Amino acid sequence: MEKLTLQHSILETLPESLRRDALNGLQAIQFEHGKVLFRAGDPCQGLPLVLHGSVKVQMTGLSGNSIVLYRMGADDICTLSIGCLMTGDGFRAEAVVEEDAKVLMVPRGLFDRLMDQSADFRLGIMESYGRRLNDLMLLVEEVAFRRMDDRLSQWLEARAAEGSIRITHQELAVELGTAREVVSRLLKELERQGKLRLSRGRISFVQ
Amino acid sequence: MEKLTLQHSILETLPESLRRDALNGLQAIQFEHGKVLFRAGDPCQGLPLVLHGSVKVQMTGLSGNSIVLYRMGADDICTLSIGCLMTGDGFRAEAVVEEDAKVLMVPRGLFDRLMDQSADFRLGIMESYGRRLNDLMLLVEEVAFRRMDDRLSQWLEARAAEGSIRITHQELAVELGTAREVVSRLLKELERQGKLRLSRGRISFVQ
DNA sequence: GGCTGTTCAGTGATAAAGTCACACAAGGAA
DNA sequence: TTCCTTGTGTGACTTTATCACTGAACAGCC
Repeated sequence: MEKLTLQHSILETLPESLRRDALNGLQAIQFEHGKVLFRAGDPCQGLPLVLHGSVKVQMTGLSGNSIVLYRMGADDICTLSIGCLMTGDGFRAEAVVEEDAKVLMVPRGLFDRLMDQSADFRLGIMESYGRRLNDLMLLVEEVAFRRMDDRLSQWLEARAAEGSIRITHQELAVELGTAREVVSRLLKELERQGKLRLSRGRISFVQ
Repeated sequence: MEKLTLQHSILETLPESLRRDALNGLQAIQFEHGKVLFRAGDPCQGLPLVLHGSVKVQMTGLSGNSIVLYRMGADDICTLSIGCLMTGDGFRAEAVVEEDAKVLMVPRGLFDRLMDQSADFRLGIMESYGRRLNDLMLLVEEVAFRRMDDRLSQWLEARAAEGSIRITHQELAVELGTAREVVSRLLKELERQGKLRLSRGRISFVQ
């Protein structure tokens, strides 16, 4: 709990009365790296608005394998929570903080009031939902049809600017929704091609 | 265009004034089997509410392979359209009518008015979104981790009560997001085990 | 009936990816 | 040091995907 300034774009355009409601009804919560926002099965406490940091949402299959579904960053909305909030069902996925994050929790009552009284808020929610749906459709396509070596290379290239990254093969396997051994072999092959240098818990990009 | 009775649960609880708006602003459109509601890239004309029939939504990857993302049936809402309606982006997927369908098209203006003035309508939209998101998450998990023979068997078992179904191996491959040859081989194996009888364009369940 | 073109299905060969089992290496703690 | 945990490498094998064909089933025609 701290001084509040409603630093989330979806709250910026609220009329004065709702703004006051929001200031009263909202609490900013700080989460550190590794903290779990929610797990599969948890009931939904409210709609999280991410102010900054990074949170990954992943799901674990019956087989025990996991896959990262999407990430939330600054100014993002945890769309997944809305459905759970509405139906009262538990979460199907879990959310883990990657970079220390600050989150505003919008409780059910306030959410309903905002939806009722602010067209901009509604628009923001709908847009967020639409984007999430599109992302997931693309992910289905990617998982179903794209080759693992392509997907791995693409994932790495997106981070190559950093020179080197700290990640285990197991974590990378969860990113891509595959098995650790597959990642190990593909990485080894890239190292043989001279594109990477591998060490325990770290991948370094050559050049 | 025909006599309208607003036969969709999301429209049932509208207050009288909105009800009149809906009766004026809506047109019921009949689509026959095989008709394409929208294709990838098409702009969104409005929110389709499915009154009856069945529509499948599928997407085609860069590789040219396709996969069925979900189906819409009686009393369903084409959630995917909302995002496109909001952002003005084109569709990423395509919708094909499987069983002759009747659809109400809600234009943008009326949609906004309904969202603004009916809490029940909002609730219906949010629930639909939530369900779709959950379905897609499950599909990601299924495609990423479940074995193809399991998924095929499950798909078939869900339809075994009908005795036999008309479908080509190619169509079944699109249902599961795999290649035709894979389906052919797995089906042949099931036939060898005496669980099926195969003929051109038809699968018959034994017993 | 017999031709002809099209769609559908079957299959071998090969490559990619997933699974299982295990060896070993790196690093931290006692 | 030794022990323990976590992370990585790899062989053997299965499942799935891809490529390249073959031939069967059906429809429309003469």
